[in-house]
Amino acid sequence: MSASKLKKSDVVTDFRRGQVIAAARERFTKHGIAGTTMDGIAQAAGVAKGTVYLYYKSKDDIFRQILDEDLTHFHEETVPPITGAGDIEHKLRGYFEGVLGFFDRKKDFCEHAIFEMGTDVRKKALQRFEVVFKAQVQAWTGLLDAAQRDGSIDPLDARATAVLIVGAASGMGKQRLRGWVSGPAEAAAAQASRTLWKGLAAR
Amino acid sequence: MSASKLKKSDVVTDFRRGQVIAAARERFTKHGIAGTTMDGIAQAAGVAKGTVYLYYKSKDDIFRQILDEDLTHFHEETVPPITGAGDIEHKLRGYFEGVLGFFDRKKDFCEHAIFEMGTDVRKKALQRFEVVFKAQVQAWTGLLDAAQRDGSIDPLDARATAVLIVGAASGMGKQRLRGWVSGPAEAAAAQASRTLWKGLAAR
Amino acid sequence: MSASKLKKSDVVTDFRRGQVIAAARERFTKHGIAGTTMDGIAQAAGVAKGTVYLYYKSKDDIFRQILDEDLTHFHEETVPPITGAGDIEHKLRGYFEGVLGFFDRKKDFCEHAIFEMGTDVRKKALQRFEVVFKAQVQAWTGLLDAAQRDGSIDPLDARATAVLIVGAASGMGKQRLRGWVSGPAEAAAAQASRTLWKGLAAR
Amino acid sequence: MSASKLKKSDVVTDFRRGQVIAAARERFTKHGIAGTTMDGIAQAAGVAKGTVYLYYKSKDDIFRQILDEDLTHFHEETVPPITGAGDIEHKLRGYFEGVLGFFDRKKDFCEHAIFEMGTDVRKKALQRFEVVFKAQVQAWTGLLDAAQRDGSIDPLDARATAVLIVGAASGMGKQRLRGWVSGPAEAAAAQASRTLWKGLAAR
DNA sequence: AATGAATGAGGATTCATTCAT
DNA sequence: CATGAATGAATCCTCATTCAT
Repeated sequence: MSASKLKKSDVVTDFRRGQVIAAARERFTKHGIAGTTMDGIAQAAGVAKGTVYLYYKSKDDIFRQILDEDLTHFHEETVPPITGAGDIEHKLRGYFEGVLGFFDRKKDFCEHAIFEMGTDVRKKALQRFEVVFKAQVQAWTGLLDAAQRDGSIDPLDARATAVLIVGAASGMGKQRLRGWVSGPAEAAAAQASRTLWKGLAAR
Repeated sequence: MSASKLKKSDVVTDFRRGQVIAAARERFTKHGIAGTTMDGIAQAAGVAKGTVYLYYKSKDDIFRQILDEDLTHFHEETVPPITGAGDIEHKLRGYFEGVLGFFDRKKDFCEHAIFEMGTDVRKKALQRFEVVFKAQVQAWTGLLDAAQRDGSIDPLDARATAVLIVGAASGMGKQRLRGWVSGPAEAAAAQASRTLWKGLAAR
Repeated sequence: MSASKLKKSDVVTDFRRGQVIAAARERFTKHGIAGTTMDGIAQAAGVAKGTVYLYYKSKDDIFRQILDEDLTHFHEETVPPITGAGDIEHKLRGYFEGVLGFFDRKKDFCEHAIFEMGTDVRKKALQRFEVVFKAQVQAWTGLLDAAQRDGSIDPLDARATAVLIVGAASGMGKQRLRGWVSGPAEAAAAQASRTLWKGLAAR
Repeated sequence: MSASKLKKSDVVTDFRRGQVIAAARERFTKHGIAGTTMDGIAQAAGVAKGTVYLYYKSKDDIFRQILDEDLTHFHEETVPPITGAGDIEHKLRGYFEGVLGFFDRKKDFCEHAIFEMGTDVRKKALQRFEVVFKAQVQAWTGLLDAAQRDGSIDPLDARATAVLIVGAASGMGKQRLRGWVSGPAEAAAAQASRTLWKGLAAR
């Protein structure tokens, strides 16, 4: 009984939190962070302003929550393709698909994230971003080092090349989310990874 | 004589405007746009709040001025290397140096630019960014098409590849300005352009 | 039931709006429009500054509201006495009572109204005043014309005389509201209308 | 020599003061008092802002100066016609011509005067206005009392009637300066004084 | 005497957060 | 739990006044 009751309230809680997060994500994306008001979030969520505060203790809290979710997804979708099984050519492709796909889906929320907010929150957020990007660079660096050793790619500066790959993926992703480039993410990923692979592969 | 008098007040005006812009750039970069106050700018510039308004009529005005300056520089430093004389390998290198050098110098001001401000100002700013990026993509597309025709590079989707190159440059630039990567821009540019050129060149 | 709930919040809203208007009227009257601050209004209303903005969206908005109310009253209290039933002598008296009574009650708020505020708002306000005064002049002109035709008054320039009557009433009202003249409005109205009637009536 | 020098600088001083006053009068009339800035006055006067402060020590000071001038004129043009020689009918006419003529010439400056400015300045200004109006009322009251005694007018409340006359004149003047009524001041004065005289005169 | 750049106090408005119902 | 009215700190901007040249 009490278990089912608890469960019921948990369900409500999850539902409300989801409502708020979804509404906030929409507003942040559409109006920027500074441009989003708690009134706006509450309205978009279809609840009263006070209700929002029942589930999140501040605007920053909501923001951090979204950032967390997205960064976790970003990490999950982009690092495993590098460290998983397969040859580099496929990994390159999988990685590009992960990155471009992520940006296609998340639109620009994450970007807003980085550059607004008070210095303190921002520092935290940037650190989290840094972690993910560095994980990607790290993964690529290890992979390229190994590949160099086994002769499957030409000699190169592994870390610098890792930065190139990660930069290319995020740079292309950014162009896509701004709508400056269109077309399926898969094709873009295929083209990019093909060119890069040719640039890396031992002749 | 009268010319020199005129010049004197012009010099003062230029000096003040420079003071304010420099201070504003610093604050915008350090605290984000929303987080920067006119008081803060004035203080950083070492003048009274009212003085700032003698030279710029609003916070937005200051912001637009910086954006304008930086975008103009960005354009000048990144498009000519592509359209100028020389073979693609050198152009790749010149381009990467232009982009990475720009980000190294400007730090992240421009980036803030894109994601804050009221929807309207932001739209304008994004359009200006779009122009520069599209000019870069266009220039690369034209170049790659010509190179394909004369057989100096392998067949490829010129536009998609242009997006890759532009994305790689800006993606790497971003990592650098966040301080996630260090080392001289020249070395990074050299490595990136070498790999890309190998990926493009006809065998 | 639900009606009563609705009514409750409406009652609160009306109460607050009334509080604010009353406070604003007092401050405007005491300090002039430019001299009145939102802080002052809030304080006089016994609420926080932000609360004022919950009910009126700007200082101008408050001002317009008061102006509207007062002009509506002024119109209602001064035009019907002219156009209603009765002979001219009584109408004169009723009219003077309406005008003088209005000024006695409203004190000088309306007057402030006309001469402050930005040129634009002011133009609007003056137009509204004009409407009321012209309605009064119009009503008197019609009445005097008819009276001339039926011989109850001597021949005269009906419009010029209407301007005299309206001017006399408002001019007297102004002296009263400044406190330069005291005594009951009725007596003043009686005296003025008697003299004017004697000046108009056919011998 | 020194006398001529002094005179010369006096001439300059008078000229400058006149320039400033004229410019200020124009701005006050066009934009209201609160809406007029020292920058605006200086610009309209064709001098630098600092120069204005050489001749008047504050905005209030300028304002008071204009008010003084106008009130002095108003007094001179409206009280002597009452106290001078002649019969009441002519005095009525002279008085109305004085008042209406004044308003026609000064347009609405004086009116602005009364209702803006800080409480203190305003109190002073209102007191000065009061003096003039009361002088007019006083003069009329005396005149009407005398006339009652010599039987040239019917018995009446002299003071109340004086208020009527003064109110009528200023009320008509106001309508004229707002542009709600047009036509020569003389005709309006003639009509008004004729009607009032008929209302007053012994039969 | 004339200038106009510099100042900073002052005021309107916004919005995150709280709390009584 | 939910509400939304109330709060007031924070911020942009204006403009009267001063003062060095």
